[in-house]
Amino acid sequence: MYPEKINIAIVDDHTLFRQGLASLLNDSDKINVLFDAENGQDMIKKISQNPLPEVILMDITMPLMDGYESTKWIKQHHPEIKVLALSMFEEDKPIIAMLKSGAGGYMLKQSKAADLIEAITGIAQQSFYINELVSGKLLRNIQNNQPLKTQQVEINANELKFLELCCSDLTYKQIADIMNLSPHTIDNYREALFQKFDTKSRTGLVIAALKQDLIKI
Amino acid sequence: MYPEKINIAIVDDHTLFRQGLASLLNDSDKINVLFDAENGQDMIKKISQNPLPEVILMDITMPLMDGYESTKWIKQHHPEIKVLALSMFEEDKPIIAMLKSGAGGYMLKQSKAADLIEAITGIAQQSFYINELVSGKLLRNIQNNQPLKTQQVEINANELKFLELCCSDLTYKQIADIMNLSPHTIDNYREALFQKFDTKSRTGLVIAALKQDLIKI
DNA sequence: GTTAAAAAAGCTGATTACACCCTGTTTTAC
DNA sequence: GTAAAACAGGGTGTAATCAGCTTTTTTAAC
Repeated sequence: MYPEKINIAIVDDHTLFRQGLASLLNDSDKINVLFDAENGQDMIKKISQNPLPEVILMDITMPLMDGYESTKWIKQHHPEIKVLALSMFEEDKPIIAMLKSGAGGYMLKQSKAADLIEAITGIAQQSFYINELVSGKLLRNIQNNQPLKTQQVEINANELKFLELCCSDLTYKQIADIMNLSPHTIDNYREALFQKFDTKSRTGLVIAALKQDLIKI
Repeated sequence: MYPEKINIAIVDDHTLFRQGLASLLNDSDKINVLFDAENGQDMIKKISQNPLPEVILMDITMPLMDGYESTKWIKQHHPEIKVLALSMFEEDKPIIAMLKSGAGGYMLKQSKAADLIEAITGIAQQSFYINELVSGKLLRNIQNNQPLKTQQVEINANELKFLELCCSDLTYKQIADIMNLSPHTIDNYREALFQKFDTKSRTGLVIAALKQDLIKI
């Protein structure tokens, strides 16, 4: 009566989630979990040791090799495998980035099991699946058509050091002393960074650097 | 041969994780999952509708009623129930905060199923369980004995608005215009906040406010 | 209701650091 | 040798910082 079960793999660094999900999906008569892996590197190893899955459920944030890289690797070496991204985050950026990396769909971990199974069967047949919760955001993003990531700014070690020292009450003169540079050189650094970050004040500089994860506080 | 299974409940807003974990744990001959809930409010409802569990696996970040509040409620209304916090984060703050709220242990979602079952049985018998990964951090924190949160600074709505506007290239004059206040009043705000945050510059102010989670960027 | 105390808002003026300029030197790479 | 980069000096206008003070509003006591 039923067609063949869909063979899948699960890649997620949270062991409890990974194994729990495998247990849950194996209870279904539509899904068969071939193997699971705790990051992209582990996945690459296990793909060579197991039959190829039809669908891979892919977490995004993982150590060693994250979901973006892993998905790209899949699409390069086994383009017939469909990737369904699975994440906690409902933000635009990771969703779009995963789809750009080659994922055929995106599910939230808040989803119900039945919806996930529907997504897996959907993606297996049609190569893509976008659920409603996410599609609204997608549409908005595509319509706005604004570049997703403010293009990463290239900075060197000295500029980074300067940025870190900027996150304080230190005056530029004091920063110059700490970095063993002339205050005028610091001026040059500042102006260069103002241009790069499109800002006009030290505060704006710090905020921009923080937003781009260049510095931490 | 085996003793009675341990009755537990799972509280987590990620449906897939919750149900997957339930499926996984129900496969064990030591654990019986009585019910699950997607947040603290749901948990309170279901506790009244089900037999009392011995142990509750509790996520921290949840909508409507988070892990801290939920654990406090448990300890107030059913102090005999042990709470095992379950989270992705290995940071000090949430761990300590959950233990303070009354949790008897803390497990990372990166853990293995066997470790979780060990933790559950451990906490059921001894009322607490701290795994090694986390205990190192705990010890460090206790040894350092530094206050976990720099004592919260009290600020009013206007000061908060001002702080938010400070995170920009806007000059104080422009901020005064936006807030419909005299630039001199802005001076007063700034000076008051400089004192509260023990800083001397706009940059220091923004950094301090960010550190205290008063503003987001 | 009056009134004193406290808090918030507003003002003046002086000093300092920041933002921005142009120019020149040293270092590095090809 | 030349070009690019990093570094450095001098100088200017503006915004930020800071101290001290007055006025208005709020709070609370009487």
